Amino acid sequence: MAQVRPMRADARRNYDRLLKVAAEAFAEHGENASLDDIAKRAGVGSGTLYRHFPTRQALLEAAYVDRIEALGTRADELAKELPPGEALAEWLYEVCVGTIQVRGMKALLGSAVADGSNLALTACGTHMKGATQRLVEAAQREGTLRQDIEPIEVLRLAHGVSTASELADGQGKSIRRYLSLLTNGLRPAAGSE
Amino acid sequence: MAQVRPMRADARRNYDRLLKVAAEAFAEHGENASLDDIAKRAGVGSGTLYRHFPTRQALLEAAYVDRIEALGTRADELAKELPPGEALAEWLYEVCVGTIQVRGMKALLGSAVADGSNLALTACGTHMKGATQRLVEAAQREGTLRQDIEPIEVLRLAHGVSTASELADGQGKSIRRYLSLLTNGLRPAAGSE
DNA sequence: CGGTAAGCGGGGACTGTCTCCGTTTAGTAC
DNA sequence: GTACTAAACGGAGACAGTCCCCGCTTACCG
Repeated sequence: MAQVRPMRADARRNYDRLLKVAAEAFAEHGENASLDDIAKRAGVGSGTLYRHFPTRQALLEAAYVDRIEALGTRADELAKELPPGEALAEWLYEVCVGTIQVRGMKALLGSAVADGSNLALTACGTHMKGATQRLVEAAQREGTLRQDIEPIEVLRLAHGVSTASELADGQGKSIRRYLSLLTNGLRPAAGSE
Repeated sequence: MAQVRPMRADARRNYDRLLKVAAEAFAEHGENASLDDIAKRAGVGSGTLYRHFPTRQALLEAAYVDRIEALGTRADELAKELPPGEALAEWLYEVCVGTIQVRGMKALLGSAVADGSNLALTACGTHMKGATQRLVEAAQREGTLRQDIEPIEVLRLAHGVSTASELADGQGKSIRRYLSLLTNGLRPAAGSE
């Protein structure tokens, strides 16, 4: 999995600086932060940026992949601490908070769960889907979550909740409220319309 | 409300052409269609476009205001034909379909319900909010919709459903399904978490 | 028909994306 | 240390989009 030949020292240095600067820039200005500007702030030419990260998506993903991994870990922590239904609810809450508070994460998580996205199969998508699957299946076994729903659909709906919440106040104040409406609707109730 | 002095004939002509072309362009290429390109296709200079519509938002709104009005009318039709809860559900369905199928409407409806948006107070926002309010209040009186929710929140949540649905397949195939989960969660049930 | 204000439109400044290729340099072999 | 080479750099420049400015045109009124 490691490079056949390890990266040259200067390349590694630039790569890391770019990642650091990019994470800041995306968090501050959103997914459309100027790439040339990121290159400039990292003290490299734009050529260097585009060589390491051929697309905006690639940079976005690389910049936040550690955060995504942290969410994966967090899912397992919650699974140990809480009963399945609550663990899922709390985890989704944390996902939504991340989505809204870190401008730039929204686009990343969005395309990670989008059908047919090229990102759906890469690290971020895999982590998120794996974590969701564990929590969702546990909750379904427990019987607090309806059976007829796929893990990825839960993730998409949570993304929808983030969107609604963002419209409401720009911060995440209404996430809890909207998310509880969603989990309400996801209970294995009688009516399925 | 009419202009103090009616528009000059050529101005009127250009205005109308721009609107027509813009509606097509936004529907085809989404909200980020090139404005200079719209001007070109309408056979006018870009100066003319920017004079009539100072911002992208302004053009977007003008291009789709009639569609929005149609949704307002539709709300009242449904209110006559169906019991309040079902009328609301069906109307939201039609709103979501419009949001997804007409690329460009999503941005418009989104900023119409966004908190603090400059569009929130203009024609589109007013129409949408008025229609929602009538349906929501009727459903609440009927008792099929929980009391502790604002009309605009319903609209924002529906926008969230559109987003989720868009992630799922790009078309609107999952709208009905996701929307029914939402209405499930919006019933005046016992649990409120 | 002539005067004039309303309206036109495209040139151009600016910002951002992304590529190409001549130049620099880290790592290696001796 | 020195010399070599492939890897990496970086910024100039082509392109696309936004938006303004201002000299020119024309619809309308008397």
